[in-house]
Amino acid sequence: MSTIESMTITRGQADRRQAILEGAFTVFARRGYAQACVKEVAAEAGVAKPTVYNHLNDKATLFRQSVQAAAQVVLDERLAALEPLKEPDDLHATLEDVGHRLLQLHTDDRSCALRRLLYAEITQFPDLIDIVVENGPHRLTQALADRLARLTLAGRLRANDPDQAAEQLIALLTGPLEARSRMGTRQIDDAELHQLARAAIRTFLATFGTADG
Amino acid sequence: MSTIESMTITRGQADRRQAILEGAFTVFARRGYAQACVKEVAAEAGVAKPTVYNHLNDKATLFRQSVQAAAQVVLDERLAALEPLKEPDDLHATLEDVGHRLLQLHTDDRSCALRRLLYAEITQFPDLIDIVVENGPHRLTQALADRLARLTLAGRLRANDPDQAAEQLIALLTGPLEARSRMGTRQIDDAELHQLARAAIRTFLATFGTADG
DNA sequence: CGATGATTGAACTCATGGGTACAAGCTATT
DNA sequence: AATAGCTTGTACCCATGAGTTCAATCATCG
Repeated sequence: MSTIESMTITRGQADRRQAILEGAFTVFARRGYAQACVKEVAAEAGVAKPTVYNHLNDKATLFRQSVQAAAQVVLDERLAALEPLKEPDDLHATLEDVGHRLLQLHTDDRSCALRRLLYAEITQFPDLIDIVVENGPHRLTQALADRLARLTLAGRLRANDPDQAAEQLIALLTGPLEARSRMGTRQIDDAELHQLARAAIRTFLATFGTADG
Repeated sequence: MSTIESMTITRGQADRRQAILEGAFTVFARRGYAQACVKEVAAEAGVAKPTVYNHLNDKATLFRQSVQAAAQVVLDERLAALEPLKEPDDLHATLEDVGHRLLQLHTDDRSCALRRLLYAEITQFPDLIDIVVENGPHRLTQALADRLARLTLAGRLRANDPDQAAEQLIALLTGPLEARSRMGTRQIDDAELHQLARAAIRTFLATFGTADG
């Protein structure tokens, strides 16, 4: 079938492009933008240097595309982590679980590398702000605010300003990480993440909780 | 007097070194480490390129020293901002004022540039962690925890774990900034900083406050 | 005034790395 | 089998910038 074969062709090309973008992100994460060389990206992706330039115009687009792809993955993971808040049985326990999951995602290698890269190159690539930041933290806060609003309507929370509540919950969760992880260079073990999540939820519920969990 | 004159000599040399370090930080903040060139640093400091190499061995030490100097300034400013907590009259109002001051310092140009530079180059300069992070955020949290502990002993707060309380207070204050300032690229007006400080202190006191302010 | 030492500008060396050219090989459609 | 399009390795061009050298200049001190 020509359709299947053409599928395999385009699949093969798409796979190659995908491999290049993933290799590029790996190398950029390891070295930073300026120190990363395209030769190393090609090696990481298992292709030749001219092939890289065949798929992406230049180093800058290579960077933009790879960062954008990584950001998409990271955002999807976080949005998925909010799912349990749709039908929480034990609200306190569910909040702790979701918080813990968010902390795990926040501290994983890809996420830390992405954050470092954005901070590093945001002045050189200001267009990444719109592409990544607006579609990243902002949409996560929005999605969380939606959940908190529903829970408030159901009488299980007192978050009259759900946007602010979501903002503060995320701050309570991830804020302490920056110092503790020494800017993402130290791994934090799971027990410590649990502690942080419990402490964050305790403070959050002291302000926004109701009598019945 | 030879002492005075030798003072002026060393003063002159020290001033030149100081000018070079400040110019270096300005240029590094503007371009990032790799994109910054020593020629531009020399121009910013108003000296010739060989003079830079006469005071600092190479570009790496130039970077380390300039970042370290900037971090010292930033830390001192923040520690000074905690002073009002020593003898608070109206505790709620004092906390809001201190919080607001911390937010102002957190969003000023030098502070944002320093944060970006650290995130950017921390993998290339891992020794900066010990020099800067330990003496920066960590010592601020410690100093704040000291204040909260005193206030708890005086019966004006209920921060039985002052380290955690300090950590969460700083998180409530500065966490929302990252998203709102779009990683330090957007200026936030003072009214918005006031709002953020008020919201943070409200949540903080809901957990750690007592009946009598 | 003369000497010592820092400063200056300009030219230079050298390594790095982005990006391209080209010839040879591989793959898939006809 | 044959043609067309990617891919590959290698070699190359060229811009950038770190770090140095050197002769000339300036400031400071005895």
